[in-house]
Amino acid sequence: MQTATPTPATTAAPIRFFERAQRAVGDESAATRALCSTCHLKDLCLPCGLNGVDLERLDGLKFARRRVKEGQALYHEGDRFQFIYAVRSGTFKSTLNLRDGREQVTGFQMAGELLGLDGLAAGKHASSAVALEDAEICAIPYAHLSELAATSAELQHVISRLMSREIVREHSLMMLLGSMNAEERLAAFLLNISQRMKARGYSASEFHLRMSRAEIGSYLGMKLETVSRTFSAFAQQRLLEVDKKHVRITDLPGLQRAFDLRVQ
Amino acid sequence: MQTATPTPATTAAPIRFFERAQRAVGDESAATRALCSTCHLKDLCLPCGLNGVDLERLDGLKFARRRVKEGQALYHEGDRFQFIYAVRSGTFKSTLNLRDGREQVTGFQMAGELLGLDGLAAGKHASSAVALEDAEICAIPYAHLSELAATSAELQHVISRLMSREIVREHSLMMLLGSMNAEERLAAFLLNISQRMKARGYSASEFHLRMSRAEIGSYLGMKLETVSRTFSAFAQQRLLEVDKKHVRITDLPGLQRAFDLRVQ
DNA sequence: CGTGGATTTGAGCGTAATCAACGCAGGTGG
DNA sequence: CCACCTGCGTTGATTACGCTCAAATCCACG
Repeated sequence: MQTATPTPATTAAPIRFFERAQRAVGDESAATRALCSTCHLKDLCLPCGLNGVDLERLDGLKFARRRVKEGQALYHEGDRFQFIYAVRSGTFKSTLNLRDGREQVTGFQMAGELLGLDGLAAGKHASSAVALEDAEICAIPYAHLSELAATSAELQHVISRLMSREIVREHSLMMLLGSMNAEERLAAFLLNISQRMKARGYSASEFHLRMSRAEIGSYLGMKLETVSRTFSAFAQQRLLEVDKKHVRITDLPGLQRAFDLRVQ
Repeated sequence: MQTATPTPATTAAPIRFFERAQRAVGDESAATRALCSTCHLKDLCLPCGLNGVDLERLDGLKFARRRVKEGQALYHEGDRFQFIYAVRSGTFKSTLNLRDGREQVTGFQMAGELLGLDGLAAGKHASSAVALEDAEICAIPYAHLSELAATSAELQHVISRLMSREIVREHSLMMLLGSMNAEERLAAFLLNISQRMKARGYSASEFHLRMSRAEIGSYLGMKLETVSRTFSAFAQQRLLEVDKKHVRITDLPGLQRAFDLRVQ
């Protein structure tokens, strides 16, 4: 399990050096010149809420697209903060390193979601981001983005809103970790994934989890065995069918009942 | 205990109506015309990192100071987002309401810290803020602040950094809730309070907690009895002396050892 | 085909939750 | 002034949920 071993196996993959080099010089050299206004994710991602002049202005943003292989890190805890990353495809996990070598997962990011906002605070990334499957991202130079934001109050507002959304998201996670039991946590997690899949045009009731039981457990504050057991319990209650990473929710209202015993 | 009863006893205090009225009209009418550049909190608060022209520009910001009595809410979950609040004196708690009437504490705010940033995401506050003692705040109209930010990249950057700091703060709290036991949690909490007291010119080793055992427990994801027991355990280990809300840390390194068993 | 990683399941245990009782301080009213 | 009440904190006894340790299975991959 990658979380126990101190080797950089999954967090850096075989081609770590190449990846680092790519990060350093590849930013301007991408063949694809990407435009936000024509991106199929524009309603989920950075441009969300913008239109007309402001959206066009966003096209002035120069950024590179980059592929990230499964297991590769987009950035590591402590790396200098330079880019905001937008996920184009694939799934990422954000993690903090614990002193004892274990990792704490602080979030999962899907297409259209932003990564790296935690780096603003201190100019260094406070967490690491690792691809859970082959992925593609846009690397947006923060300096450039904030220049652009200075010319558009709307864009500025959008960025602030996205950061605020992150704060709110973490609030609910705190609620989850602070006051829910294992079943409620996993139900909340699955319902959240379900919603996000739906928002991306995928089925809300049937999907592949990209993360391992251990990663789900770390995120939800429980051990992998408990995650597995809770999946089995849900299956036995006929709330869902589960086969490893494949999940089919068969009783959405039931799952919601399991969840909102507590939550507003 | 206020968290169990559905009555608005502590969260709204006897003069709730007055407070609401005050909030609606009192914003412009404050006698004190406050300036950030001369505020004794300028190194902790919004102006942190600004100087020269940018700091002067911040003085263009029109905002009201307001007193908030113990138990009064600055805003409630669901209230329209209009202001960012800066704590001038006193302590606040931020809370989410759970469906069953209980509350989840998501943070404690002291002098120089900002409140209300979670409201940007949806234009409505996602949490409530309640004074734990008589307090004074600056209510900064967000619309006005963002206007001003449009004229200064530096100010813009400061605001983003403050939001990012909030995200990072919540990351560590997630780590705490996700992977620490009762002793580690309380130790982390006390060390954090200690640091923040120190940064405000108070003693780092001796202070009054403004929050109840139940509120600490809610924040740390444990029951009030466990908080109490853990305090007693620390006292027995001669790490600190405790008498109700008064705490004196007698072995700071020892407390840190109790804490950083896990954390980086 | 063998190996290693991921998942599931079981058994026993430990930590923190629950339930309960008590002490103390502050406020209220007779 | 004292009896009473209420809120908060502490402590004890018991319980339960999730953790730990362990073993078996499944699957991908070399």
